[in-house]
Amino acid sequence: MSFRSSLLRLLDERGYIHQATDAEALDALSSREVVTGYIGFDATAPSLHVGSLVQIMMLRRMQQSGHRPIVLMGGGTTKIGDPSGKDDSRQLLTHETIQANIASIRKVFERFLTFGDGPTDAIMADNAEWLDELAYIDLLRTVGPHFTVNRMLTFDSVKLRLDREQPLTFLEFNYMILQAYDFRELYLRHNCRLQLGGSDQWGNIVNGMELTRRMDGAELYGVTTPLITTADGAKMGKTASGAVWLNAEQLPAYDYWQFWRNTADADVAKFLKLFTDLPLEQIAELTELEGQAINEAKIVLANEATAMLHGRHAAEAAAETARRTFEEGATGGELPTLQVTEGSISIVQALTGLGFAASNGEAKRKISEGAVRADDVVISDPSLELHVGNNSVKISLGKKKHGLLIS
RNA sequence: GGAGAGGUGGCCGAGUGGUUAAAGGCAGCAGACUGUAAAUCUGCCCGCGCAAGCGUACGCUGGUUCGAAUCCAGCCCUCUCCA
Repeated sequence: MSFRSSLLRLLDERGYIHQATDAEALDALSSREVVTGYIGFDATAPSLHVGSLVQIMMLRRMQQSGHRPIVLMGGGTTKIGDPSGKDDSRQLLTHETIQANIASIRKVFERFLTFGDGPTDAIMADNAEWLDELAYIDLLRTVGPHFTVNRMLTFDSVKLRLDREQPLTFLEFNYMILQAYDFRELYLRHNCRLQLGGSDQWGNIVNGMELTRRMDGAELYGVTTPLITTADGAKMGKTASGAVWLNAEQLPAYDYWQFWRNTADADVAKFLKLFTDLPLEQIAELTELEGQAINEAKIVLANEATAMLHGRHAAEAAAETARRTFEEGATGGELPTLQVTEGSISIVQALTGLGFAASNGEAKRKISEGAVRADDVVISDPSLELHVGNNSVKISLGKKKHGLLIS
């Protein structure tokens, strides 16, 4: 399908579109006027992780093609908990925690979007603004008649729980209704006509469209992204050290850079299109590289993705550290460090102190497996004491984890 | 309210008195091979300890027993069917 609007063309050629409702009408609308579109984000943690990055990038693409993105923070819905994918009901968070999370998450969005009052400036909304003050009876009367339980029961998020004979509370059952309500509310408040989201949000998006059509007779649109999996089928977003958080406080820029550097060959082209602003021609050139040469493309990917989130300076520092660490076997400034005060430290303490091992036992096991090196010399004695003087000592676990002991 | 089934390590799931720190799978970590890739093979995978060993752990609290994840009692929670 070829689109006339720059918005849909951009989304299409870069691989963001999985499904769309009435793409033709949306195409026409967005070539004629500035479209406001939104994506909802959960506020369960102080940071989003790479799993949300496709969504964030879509909002960026909207802005790039002259439209207005809304970041909808789920300050209200997070109080309920999204039942999809989760086996168990989530622990309920307090209002204060949720608001603190939102403030923290906002910092990341400011790297990707321009906020302000202009026609295509992004805005951040919080559904607590309207959900918090809803009166229950009113809600039931206005929204309730437009949902049938029959249909709600067919939703994957609900069905999965029921099929596995796991509990789904009534609280959680309401999540989809409130999510639908959000779309309508944003339409009324901001003339928001488009909702984007992951493919698992399709049902919720359609619910919101239908609710608004029934109640207000307005035509809204939805577009979902494909579920971004790595080439081996796993959900993206895990590294050695856990989730790939976007906030620098949860994951340093160097680790973020490493995450992209370790992309599988088969994913490089896809990721360059989705997660960088590089022109498609340049991406095509990069991904023509084969064999070992494709590592060049991975470095570009890591540089661009890191620069977008943490700034060009941080990306260059990470790249330089990586180059010196991996290509020269030397050390670079961005490696994790551990301050040694006593002049010496046991190898086991060094490993746990750097976060490379979760316990002394694990550290010893890794030593006996021959995975641990100090200044590139394999350590076999778990009781070794390392003396740290004026020169720092490089500690390595495996090929990828490197850290410095400094005095 | 009644009847039945069930709650095991990050997840799934075996185990119905000692040989069980608990099979198997997934996820994860490491080694070999490579290109900081994938695939494959191998090892590891509760904590402390050099070790012998110790401490924790099978929903919670008690009990029976030399000995319990396993038996008994009470409680909490979940599912299914019935009302």
